[in-house]
Amino acid sequence: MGNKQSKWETIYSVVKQIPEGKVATYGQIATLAGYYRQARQVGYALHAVPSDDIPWHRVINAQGKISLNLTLGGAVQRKLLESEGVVFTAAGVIPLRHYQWQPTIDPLGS
DNA sequence: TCGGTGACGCGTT
DNA sequence: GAACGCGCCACCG
Repeated sequence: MGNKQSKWETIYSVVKQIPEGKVATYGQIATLAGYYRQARQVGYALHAVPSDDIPWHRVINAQGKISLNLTLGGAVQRKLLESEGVVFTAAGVIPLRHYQWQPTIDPLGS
């Protein structure tokens, strides 16, 4: 065993931790998984998601937009997010200020 | 074995 | 605030 997929499993593990109604960026996942500056691999890993247990739709780019083309599955991703309570702006952008997942602990504990 | 491509991000201009 | 270029690594032909 010890195949290269172990690397992707780490990425999947982080994605699974994204709570419902929240989103995370590719770079954020890469950093949390210990692969800073490897956001591309995160995208590629999600492209080959082997299980439905992985909330791949909660991962978007740093611009707060869906990277996938609407003809590929971006429409599906958007629908999944909307069903979780995520609201898109008129420009089709998700306000990360409000919906980005913050694994770090609240400094104010509010 | 080598080169090009890709669900991206960040710094600089 | 937007656009351009470079970096980083795995997969395909």
